[in-house]
Amino acid sequence: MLDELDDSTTVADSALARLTQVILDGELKPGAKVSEPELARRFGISRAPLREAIRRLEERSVLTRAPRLGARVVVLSPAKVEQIFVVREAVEGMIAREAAKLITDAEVAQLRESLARQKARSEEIGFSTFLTRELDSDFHTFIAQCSRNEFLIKFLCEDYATLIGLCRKHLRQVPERAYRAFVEHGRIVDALADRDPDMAELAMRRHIQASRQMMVASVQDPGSEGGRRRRRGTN
Amino acid sequence: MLDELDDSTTVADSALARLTQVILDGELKPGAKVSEPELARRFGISRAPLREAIRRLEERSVLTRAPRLGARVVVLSPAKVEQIFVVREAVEGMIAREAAKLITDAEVAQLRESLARQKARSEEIGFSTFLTRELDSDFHTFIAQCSRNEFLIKFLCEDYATLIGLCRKHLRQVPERAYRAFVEHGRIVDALADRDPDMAELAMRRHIQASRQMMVASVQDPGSEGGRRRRRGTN
DNA sequence: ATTGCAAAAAGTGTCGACAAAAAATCTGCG
DNA sequence: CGCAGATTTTTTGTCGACACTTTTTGCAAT
Repeated sequence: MLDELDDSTTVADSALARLTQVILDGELKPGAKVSEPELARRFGISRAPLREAIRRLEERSVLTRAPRLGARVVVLSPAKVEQIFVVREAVEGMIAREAAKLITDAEVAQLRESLARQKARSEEIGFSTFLTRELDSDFHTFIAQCSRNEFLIKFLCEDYATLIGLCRKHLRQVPERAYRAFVEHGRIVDALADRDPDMAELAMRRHIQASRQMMVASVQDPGSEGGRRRRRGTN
Repeated sequence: MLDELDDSTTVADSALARLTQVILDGELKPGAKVSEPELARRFGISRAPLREAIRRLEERSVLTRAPRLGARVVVLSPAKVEQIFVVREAVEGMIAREAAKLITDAEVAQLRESLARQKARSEEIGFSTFLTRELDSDFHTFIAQCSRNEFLIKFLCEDYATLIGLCRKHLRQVPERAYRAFVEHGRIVDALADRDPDMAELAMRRHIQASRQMMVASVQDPGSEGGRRRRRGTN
């Protein structure tokens, strides 16, 4: 659905989208070299627009580059994932605070409706980690929009979106966490409905802290996928 | 002094630095068109590395771009400046919190020493806005380093540094504010010395809130430079 | 004189090419 | 057989060129 050649969009812009997708899909794994000739051939474009896309992902901390050595996909050690969650806690906490000041009744209703749908669906088929994971991103994005702060929105939805997507791969969701996340989302919406900035920020921060702690636990107890079990991380 | 051809750095990297400086110096004013041919000629480089630098500043929200229309320096309306301060409050608050957990005795001593020097200097020549403005940036950067969080550091010292620099031009510093900022810095250092994360975050947030409110006031009461006096802000 | 349209100029987006550096390969020696 | 050095190959960084858009200029008609 994104394949159509839109004149209003540039090759460099679509290269950014495609490269982002390649990374999120795991085709380019963490630490892998981002070869300009190879990707240019693959995308059927020249290196100039590709390089612009690479520079942008570099600016987003998704790629790391050393002059003359090329770019590589960032390697998210457990320590780095924790640091990213700390940033999220700060920014999304403020997002919730600002949203509580400016959210409309209609938006509160939309959030409530979304939660209700999720609850109904979950009572049918159980709290699947897949469902929660999909909706979680929408939930956070929606609240960001409610903050009416273009810089907070840009940060969460553009700058950090890819990085957060990479972090999610480290999060081995367990069903219990899916249910807890649902409950926490409810608390956040309640605080927003009350137009209580302090409570909204606190609820959001606790929510993200809980995600982080779950992540830390899953790293220490590797199981299904992507478990690098070498080294325990001394720094 | 920056003209020497350093082999370890690329033309694109120095183009980023030079373009940043041009914008911060006000040679390219907010809203001004960023002409690729003109800047390329001025920097003595081709458009390719210049475009990479432009894309990076775009990613940092310093430039805004529309496809086929080119890039322009962001216009920081009072509303946008406030939004940026909100982001700063969130991120720097968390920086202070994390720094309080991890700061060393030596670093606390360095901060205290810096404040003492500033106090001594100010008792000689008074609290100049220039002195405070210069040291303020160092103060915040230093504490960011103490957070030991590379993403928080990168955010404040790279991503947002230029944008914050642009915001500073909107801040018409008054001597009273310079003194108050000094006092607030002292409170932050006290909290860091106590290893009190809650207090450190609170003190930092209050400090940035105070800066923001001073900015809002100076916008409503235009004096020397760049005073947009339309609208009082209804939200 | 002003408005509308057409032609020219300038600018952006993209490409291919080249030099220098880094990586890979091959070779010779211990 | 392994390792160090030299050579080839690949890749990065940069440049100039071209097509297509946008903008500006010029001209004519109402």
